[in-house]
Amino acid sequence: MADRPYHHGNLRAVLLDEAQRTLREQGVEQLSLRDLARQAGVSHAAPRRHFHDRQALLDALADAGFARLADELCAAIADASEDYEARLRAAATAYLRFAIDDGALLDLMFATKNASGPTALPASATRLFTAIGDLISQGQEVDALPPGDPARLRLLLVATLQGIAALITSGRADPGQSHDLIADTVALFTRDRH
Amino acid sequence: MADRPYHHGNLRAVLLDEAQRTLREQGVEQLSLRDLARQAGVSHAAPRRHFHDRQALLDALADAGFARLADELCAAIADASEDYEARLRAAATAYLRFAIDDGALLDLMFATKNASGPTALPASATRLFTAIGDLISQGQEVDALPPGDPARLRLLLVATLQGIAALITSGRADPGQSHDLIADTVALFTRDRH
DNA sequence: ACCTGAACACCGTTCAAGT
DNA sequence: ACCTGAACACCGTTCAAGT
Repeated sequence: MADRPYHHGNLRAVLLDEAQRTLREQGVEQLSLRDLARQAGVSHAAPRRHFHDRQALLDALADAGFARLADELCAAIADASEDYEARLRAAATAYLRFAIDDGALLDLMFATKNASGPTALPASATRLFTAIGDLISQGQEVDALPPGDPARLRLLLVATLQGIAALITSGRADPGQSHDLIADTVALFTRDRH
Repeated sequence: MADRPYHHGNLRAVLLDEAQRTLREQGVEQLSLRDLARQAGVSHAAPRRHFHDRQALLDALADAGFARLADELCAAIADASEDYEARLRAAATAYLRFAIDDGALLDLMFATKNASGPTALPASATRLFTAIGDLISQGQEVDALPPGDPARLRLLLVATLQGIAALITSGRADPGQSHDLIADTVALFTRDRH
């Protein structure tokens, strides 16, 4: 209800929202701080208070992306039946839906890190990895997955999901193939078990 | 031996070479047509004869990348022993070495396609996919891989390799873990066989 | 056929100054 | 604490003109 004559009061959130929309509709290349400022009706230097530079904006987008993906994955698993294969399939489906809907964002989340030292992963990325790790451990407990170091199996599952996503977002595979790819992935990880 | 006073004669190749080096050492963001022209000692508008725009340069880089990756993969497979698991391991190792050495290039090769219509894949990408498809078919013939549509299994293997590569280039996994990841991948695809 | 030079519109980034 | 306005150095892209 503010007229925001000078202080916007909400600028950071507005910029992030606009950025997510532009990212989805136009891709990373088209994402410009000046353009975002323009859309928010604010001077071109204003965003600097909230994002030190363009990379900081991209980092914030990636962070929010990890948080949302973790949420959607957990929700999908929670909604699935007790059957382990169904839970695994639900998780994979949620991951790939995210990839199809927000491919540019997912690319950003797994983009080459700038060589600015051994920066720790964002907490939201850890949440995603933890959720998938829990799913792996659960599968091993019910003997639906092969035994062995759960961290290694988790990494392999994340890699497989991310790889399928990369094939789809890059146009090397059609979104229509994702159903088959999910089925094959579940079969590969749970083969000869139950 | 030319003094190249006006016509460079070799500009396209020089630009591509410089671009590959910059890509490896500085990343895509730092890749600029003007800078490349400067390094080649040529006017900033000269590259336009050879690359219509920046995207055309990136496409050419990706194309050359696919060709080189296909070569390295074929060479690694040819050098491996007759044992099928060894061949699969050799292929995966070559793929991940490429990812570790030229992560930015691999990112480029699997970057989101610009929405400029249903462009056909470059022939070099097809060569890579064909090489991996042959490896899959061979594995099914000797019963080292599960039966089923070889195209689907091929897509899944490419996805797994590309996913591991993405985890490594993004810093989500350490290059030191690639050996374990390769072993786990081979075990997953060949489990309970021979 | 290939390259130059000037020009245009757009960036990211910085910094004094305003409220 | 947050935002403005001018300034700087850099892009990609275009196009007439040169060789």
